[in-house]
Amino acid sequence: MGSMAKKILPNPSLLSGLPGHLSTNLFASAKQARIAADEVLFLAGDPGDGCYRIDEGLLKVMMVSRSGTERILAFLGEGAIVGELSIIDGRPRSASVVAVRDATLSFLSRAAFEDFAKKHPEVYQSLVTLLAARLRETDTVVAAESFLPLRGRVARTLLELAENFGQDVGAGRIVIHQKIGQSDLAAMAGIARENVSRILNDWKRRKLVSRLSGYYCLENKAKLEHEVEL
Amino acid sequence: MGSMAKKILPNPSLLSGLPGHLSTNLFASAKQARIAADEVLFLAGDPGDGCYRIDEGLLKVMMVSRSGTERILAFLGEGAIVGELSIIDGRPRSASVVAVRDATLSFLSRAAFEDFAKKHPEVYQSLVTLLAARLRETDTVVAAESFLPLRGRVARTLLELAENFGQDVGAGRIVIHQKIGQSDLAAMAGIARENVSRILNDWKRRKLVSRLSGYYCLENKAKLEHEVEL
DNA sequence: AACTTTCTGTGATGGCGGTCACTTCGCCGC
DNA sequence: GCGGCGAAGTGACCGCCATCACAGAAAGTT
Repeated sequence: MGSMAKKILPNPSLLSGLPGHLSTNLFASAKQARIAADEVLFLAGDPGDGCYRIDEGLLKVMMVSRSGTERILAFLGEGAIVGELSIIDGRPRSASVVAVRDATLSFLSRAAFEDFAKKHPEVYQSLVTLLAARLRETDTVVAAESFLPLRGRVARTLLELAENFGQDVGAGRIVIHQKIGQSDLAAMAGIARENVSRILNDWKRRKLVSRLSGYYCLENKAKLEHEVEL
Repeated sequence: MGSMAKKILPNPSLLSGLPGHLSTNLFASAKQARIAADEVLFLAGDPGDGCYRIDEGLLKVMMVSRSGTERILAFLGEGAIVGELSIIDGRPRSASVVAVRDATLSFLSRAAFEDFAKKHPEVYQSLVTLLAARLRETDTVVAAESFLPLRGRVARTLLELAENFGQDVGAGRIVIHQKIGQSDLAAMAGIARENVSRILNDWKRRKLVSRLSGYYCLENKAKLEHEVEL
């Protein structure tokens, strides 16, 4: 059992972890793997033979167009599971995963999973919950994509990051405790980086967000949420 | 067991049905419900207390912006399950569902599902498969959204419809056997109806698609697929 | 501290695609 | 067959946002 489990696992629904005991049992026999920042864990289209649990570090899930532009689907931190789809249906990776910071992972092969699942059918229930959460999230992304103007999408992106990596520092201020640049935000929102810059500056002036030693900070969550509504 | 089961259940992965025996057992005790064309089954945000299997008819799953524009996420026909998310996590409906044609449904309450699932944990496995398929599909939609120009998105939409409702009529021609209008296509692709019109006409000239007594027909699947690649 | 590299800010420009305003077509009911 | 009505075509316009092109700021690097 991990000796230094973080006290605050922020929003497990989006980090998409499994309930503690299950996770530890499932991954008991898993092989450890390390991956350095900027290295590729796998690419969309690769054959998928297993999934990973992130023990430490930060990964990003993304799709890359043939013209090279990248779209970030999610950042996943400690406790999250990545690559589940391939252990379920055995089909190729649906997205690419790259390490943002050095990370250590536990690899679980499809076979090992199926073994375990035979003995402990409860895992399926957890998996179902995990997938349901991801599906809901993805659906709202599609909705945002079709309905929201630029500022709305950026606001949504910030709020999502806050859910996952936010840490409240009093007076409703939330710091996003990951090194996220504007190009990351742009790739998450699916818009051009330059516009992220303009929008963010506007919001800085209006005291909706700020920057604290390299980290973005939501000064006024309510007003940001308001930007999402139309 | 349904006495008139269709011989060809087109692509179960997207219609997202359950394996036959399971489905029939699960829904054995389900209440039948009817819904007329254009009636609403439920709206996004409604509390969700169960799911439905479509026994007959056609529904569309969609999201509506406050400005009224609608985005169609999927058409679901016979055999498909709709509303699964709410039986899993009990949260409100993530999208709205409306009948396109008169339909008959089997309603399965959350409680009934959980009962059944306790005795037959295998359902979870099926559910997992179903959700995985939906997730993959949604992911490709996000990708299409971010990377493809208009024509690409329309092509994708047509191909998806062909997967679900297509019926091959020789020489690689595929007829989409549902009354789908261009505004439906537009709402599926997330673009303006006028552009669907322009694009479709262009393709008619170039013999990629045609219209057969009100139904769209893919004359040349390969070329359409080519339109999707950049 | 100088240098380099990578991020961030901002204006100018252009194009894709949405919106508006019609026309034309096809289909149903009488 | 003839009005009527919704769906489909088409042109003109126009705005949002991507792109290009730099200038400035930070953040590493030796």
